[in-house]
Amino acid sequence: MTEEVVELTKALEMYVKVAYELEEEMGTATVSEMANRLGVKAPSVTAALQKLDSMGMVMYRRYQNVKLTKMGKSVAKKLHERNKTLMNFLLMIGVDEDIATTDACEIEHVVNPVTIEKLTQYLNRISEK
Amino acid sequence: MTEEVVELTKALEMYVKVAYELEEEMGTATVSEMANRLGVKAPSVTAALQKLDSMGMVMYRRYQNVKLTKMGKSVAKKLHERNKTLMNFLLMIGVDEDIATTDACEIEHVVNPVTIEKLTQYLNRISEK
DNA sequence: TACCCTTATTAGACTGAACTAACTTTTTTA
DNA sequence: TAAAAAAGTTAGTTCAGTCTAATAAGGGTA
Repeated sequence: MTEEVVELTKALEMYVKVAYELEEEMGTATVSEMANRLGVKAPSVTAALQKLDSMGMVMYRRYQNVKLTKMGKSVAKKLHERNKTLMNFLLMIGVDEDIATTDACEIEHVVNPVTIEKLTQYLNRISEK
Repeated sequence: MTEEVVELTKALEMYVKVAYELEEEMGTATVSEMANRLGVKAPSVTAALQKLDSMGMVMYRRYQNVKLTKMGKSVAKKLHERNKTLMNFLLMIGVDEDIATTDACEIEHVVNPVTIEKLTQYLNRISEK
């Protein structure tokens, strides 16, 4: 019973993240809205969803809306956690909102979880004082 | 007289960086040693060098060693600056050396220069106290 | 100096991620 | 409810970056 460890590329992580945001905001994620937010064309979304479905990250049937699986949700939540922590930090050191946003969105895909943990602890420490 | 602004991919930035390190350490960069350090095979290095030569980042002639151009050196130095700043910060918040190393090496390619500037200022501020 | 070994390059194939153009399905609306 | 519009998919191309296998160049040594 070994747990599947599925490694997503940065691009696929973005699709999962946006699908999650749309589910939260609108109840469901459509292909065109995902394309919109990601700045790609619809066929790229279709291809990504097919891949993510085969990986068990989303439930996807053609011409139908997308639903994240438990696994997909946990990936999205992890990304949001990281993003939040990074944003807190970047804004705290005086980075402008828009630069902080793009940087956090890049860094969240490459940073080690341990680093996020340490960063969280650090932020707690200095805010206590 | 518009200045050429050449955008390098993360992968190409890594080749420039390693070429620079080898020039510093050994006087010159060889294909095999670059391949070694980057964890890729020699043909990938050759391909990258051809591209970098055409972009004016290195002087490269087949079967001969590589020399960074002024532009290439400035890219490499910029990366090293960023790396140093990121390492300082990551170690300061208690991230292990090896994780800090890999994270800094990822982040240096995606982070906005302004963020690095702010981070530097922040580190100076807190070390003053 | 000719041969061998090491180093480097070329050729060709693959993968991931994007695109456009053409087609299909679904939804809207007249 | 049938036609038009919108949304989504498929097919095929491109590009970056990698690989392996085969070939070429250069340097050391018998």
